[in-house]
Amino acid sequence: MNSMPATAIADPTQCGGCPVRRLALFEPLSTDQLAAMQAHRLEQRALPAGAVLYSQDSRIDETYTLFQGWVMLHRTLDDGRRQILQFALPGDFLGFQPDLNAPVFHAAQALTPVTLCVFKRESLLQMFREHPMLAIRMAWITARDEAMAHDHLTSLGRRPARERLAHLFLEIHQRLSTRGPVDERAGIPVPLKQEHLADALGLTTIHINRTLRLLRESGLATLRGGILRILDHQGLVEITGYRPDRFGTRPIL
Amino acid sequence: MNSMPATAIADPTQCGGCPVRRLALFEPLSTDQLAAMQAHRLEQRALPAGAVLYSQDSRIDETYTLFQGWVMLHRTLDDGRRQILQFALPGDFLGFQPDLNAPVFHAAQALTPVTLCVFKRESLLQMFREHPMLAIRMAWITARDEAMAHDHLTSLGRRPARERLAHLFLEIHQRLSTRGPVDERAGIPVPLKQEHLADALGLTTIHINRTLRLLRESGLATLRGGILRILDHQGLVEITGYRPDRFGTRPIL
DNA sequence: CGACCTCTTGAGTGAGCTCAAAAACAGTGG
DNA sequence: CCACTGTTTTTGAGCTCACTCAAGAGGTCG
Repeated sequence: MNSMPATAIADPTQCGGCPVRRLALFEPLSTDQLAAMQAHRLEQRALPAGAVLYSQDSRIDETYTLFQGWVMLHRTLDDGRRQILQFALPGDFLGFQPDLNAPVFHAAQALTPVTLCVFKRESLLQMFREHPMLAIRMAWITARDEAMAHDHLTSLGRRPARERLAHLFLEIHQRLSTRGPVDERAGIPVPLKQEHLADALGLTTIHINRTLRLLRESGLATLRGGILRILDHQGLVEITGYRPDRFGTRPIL
Repeated sequence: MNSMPATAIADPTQCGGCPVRRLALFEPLSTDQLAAMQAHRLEQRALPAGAVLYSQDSRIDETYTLFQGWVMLHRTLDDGRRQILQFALPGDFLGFQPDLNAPVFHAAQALTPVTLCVFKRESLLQMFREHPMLAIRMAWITARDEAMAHDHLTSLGRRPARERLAHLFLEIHQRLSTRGPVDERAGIPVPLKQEHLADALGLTTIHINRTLRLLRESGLATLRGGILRILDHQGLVEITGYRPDRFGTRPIL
């Protein structure tokens, strides 16, 4: 099943059109530079939910900018234990790693139908050479991801279940807010099963379930049917000591 | 105590001398470029053990390359819980973050006497502009750190105490090995107290102590008096599924 | 030789896990 | 519209790994 193939858009310049301008890697670029980008034949691609962008230990010669949808990065140990490293949201960059020839140590899988902008590795490197500003921006993006990983690390190492969950909810809420207003009342669409929360937070689904109920009964937040509702933002912040504006959107230079 | 001040070396070009050539940020640069670097008046600095390079929530206008010694990056929550994010070893780059104007969300503190190469922020950015290759290398370094954070994350989320400790020991062993041969027999000098291990691995000192005994009694590894001995490398690898060559030393371009 | 760390060991507790099974839900095909 | 099947959520009961509290032992340094 899911035999729907990756759809390649014929006109590559489409990719440099409206959506691109909103994306992190290109955000504050001059239109000059944007135009130059398009020379690199950015391929756009759509994948169904569940599709694997790249699998663990594989070698990849592509990197991606996520346009639409959610992707999870995860790592599986030999005996099947799984750790979700990151939920990638629109605007995030995927597949960049220190040694581009080495196998990746995690897998990337779509949680919803996704749209991606694909950069062949050679193309990416070429772009860096021609537009050093992009390399600097890449460093910035990677540093931002690292800061998020550090946050995540602190959660797993030093917070009990309730705080981990609260923290994740606030993070998701904030990340989605910076990319456009979210309707607090209607709730935030979050395509995560309890199993995903468990694998991201280092807990079991069963315990996630109980903790979810706890948050619900405390009137802090609910997650039902793929809709996250932040009921008491302040209350969640007090639990976690979360600070907004963690991951500045301003560029380095 | 520890009132010994930061010692600034008079001759800045010293910093571009012998030690620099071994460092990650500059490693495969042409001597041309190396020379250019020195124009930026790299200041070298020595600090005693326990010195704070920068503290949590402060704004920093410097970044560092670590020459000698160990540094820990850690984050402290309001109620005092602490998470060590990373142990920085010689060659590592410190203080680079997405928004260089924003406060850092972690602190950096020397675990041993250290020697650093200091880059003023302006100087670093200037270097990036003049030598885009450095920006690319910066992205590479950051991606490598992120990969290590992901490893760490997997440990905290999905491994029991014994495996976390074994994994950390293997990581330290490997990272030190790539920067020069280590004497397996004599053991590896590791300036970590049990408290550090606990804060890095999300456990208590007491439990670290018991787990350490467990590894010792299984003949896998010992840590006593600041000396780490890997007694059964293969055994540790089997526990953790650790793979060498995780963080390639090859550059991107 | 105190004073102060750091390490070690014991005893009891608890947050989160495992095992087990029911209930809700979403498709799917008749 | 309804059985039929698979997935996800929910709840219960018991267990364990890691935590807390407490105290002793071993170093180190002024």
